[in-house]
Amino acid sequence: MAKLDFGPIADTTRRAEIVALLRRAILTGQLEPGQKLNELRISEQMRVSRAPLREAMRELVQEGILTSIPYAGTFVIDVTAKDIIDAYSLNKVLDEFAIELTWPQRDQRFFDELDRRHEAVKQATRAVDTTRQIETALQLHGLVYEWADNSVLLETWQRLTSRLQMYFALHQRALNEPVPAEGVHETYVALLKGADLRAAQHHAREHIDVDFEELLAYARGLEKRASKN
Amino acid sequence: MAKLDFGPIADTTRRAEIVALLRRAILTGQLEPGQKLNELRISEQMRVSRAPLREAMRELVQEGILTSIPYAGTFVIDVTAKDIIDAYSLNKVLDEFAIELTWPQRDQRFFDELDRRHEAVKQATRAVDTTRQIETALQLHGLVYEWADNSVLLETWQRLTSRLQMYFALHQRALNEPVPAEGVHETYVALLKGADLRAAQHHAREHIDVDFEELLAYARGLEKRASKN
DNA sequence: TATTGTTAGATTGTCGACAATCTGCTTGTC
DNA sequence: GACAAGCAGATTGTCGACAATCTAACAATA
Repeated sequence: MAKLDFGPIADTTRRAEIVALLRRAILTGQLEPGQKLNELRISEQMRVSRAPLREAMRELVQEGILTSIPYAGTFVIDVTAKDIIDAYSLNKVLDEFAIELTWPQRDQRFFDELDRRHEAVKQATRAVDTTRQIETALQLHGLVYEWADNSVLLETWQRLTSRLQMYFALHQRALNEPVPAEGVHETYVALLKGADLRAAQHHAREHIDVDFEELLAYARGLEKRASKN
Repeated sequence: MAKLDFGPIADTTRRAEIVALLRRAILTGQLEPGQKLNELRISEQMRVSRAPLREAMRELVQEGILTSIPYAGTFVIDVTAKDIIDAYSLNKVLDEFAIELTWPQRDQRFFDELDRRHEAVKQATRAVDTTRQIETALQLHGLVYEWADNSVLLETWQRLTSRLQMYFALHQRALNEPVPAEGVHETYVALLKGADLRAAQHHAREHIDVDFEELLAYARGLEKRASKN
């Protein structure tokens, strides 16, 4: 008999769906940084009472993409240049660690999954679906975290990913032009398949630095605009 | 006129107080791993309605010390040996990074604060207040994170700290004996004051490994007990 | 005029009640 | 006795209403 492992059943609470909806709205930039979330308005739009909506917002606050001030409101986090720098510098450290943990565990299933995700990025790129392009690229990079078999590291990465996705989406939205060249991930994938751990780790750093410069430029623009208020 | 900077006003919502109460109960081990939190019972004990309690629980779920299953309940996280290993190995990496970031920023205020926190640990040790001993020791180690001036790193550390504190509390509670020797932190503090970055980073690793072995032994005990059910 | 009180409106925080779901037991059937 | 169906109690999820608090505009006062 074939061994079937069923995934967990879908979360059927309103709360979970609201979380997903809000997260998506924030990470795609539909909700802008600093914007206030009016509970009554949103709950009416979603045809839901405020209770599950508020619980959902509490989760997103802890997730780090919303911020809440008692009796004042809940807002989408502001994005500063420093936040982006901080997130990226931590990301480098974590990437190195994740690759190191994953390295001895690589097997055929890993390589297959790597190819699958790489393919997804290329497809999104061809379709010029920028949102999906960001999503798939992050999923490609997330593989080493999933493979590292360290639950706390994975959790940390997922939190970080939320922000990175938000940053990229904002950046992309501001420039309104397609994201980086097509072949960027080629070397990354190749190195992960190779035999040189150090090289892979080193490239992870460099590769990150490519888009980093662009993001920073965008962030500095934000800074300037904010200081005018 | 002296420049006074007022800190933010105290959170006056019931939710915030509930979060603090519950967190403390969990981190000190008053609420045991795996234990279910009955909303009605707790809300009655606290003389609060279920709404703010549920919101508080949502926060602690995202914080990683509670886990929730729809329509089944919310439970204190289970502690497995692997969780402890994972948390510690990530902690090592983060410690190295935090020390590196802090290094060039050390000044007199840093050293003073270092001494102050070190003193707090020693005082708790003398008073044989084991809970406070754990708390102060973690605060001592947290200084480099606060000084590193990287908000995402600090956030990550704080999440990790919750778990570490819980693990130590459980370990201490199980053994029912005073925690490690008195002079453990002496070298750590001295190295942070010194001029050798590499030595400080290296010691942070070794130092951590000391208590690590003890914790692991406790965790393995947990594993055995769990497998009997 | 500048500052301080007051008030109305809007929004968040909290409450108590109801609906949906789960668990364990009982009942009925073979 | 084994097993499925169904019922009762307990618990979680959701709702609508009320209380507490904030904001901004306006009035009062020096």
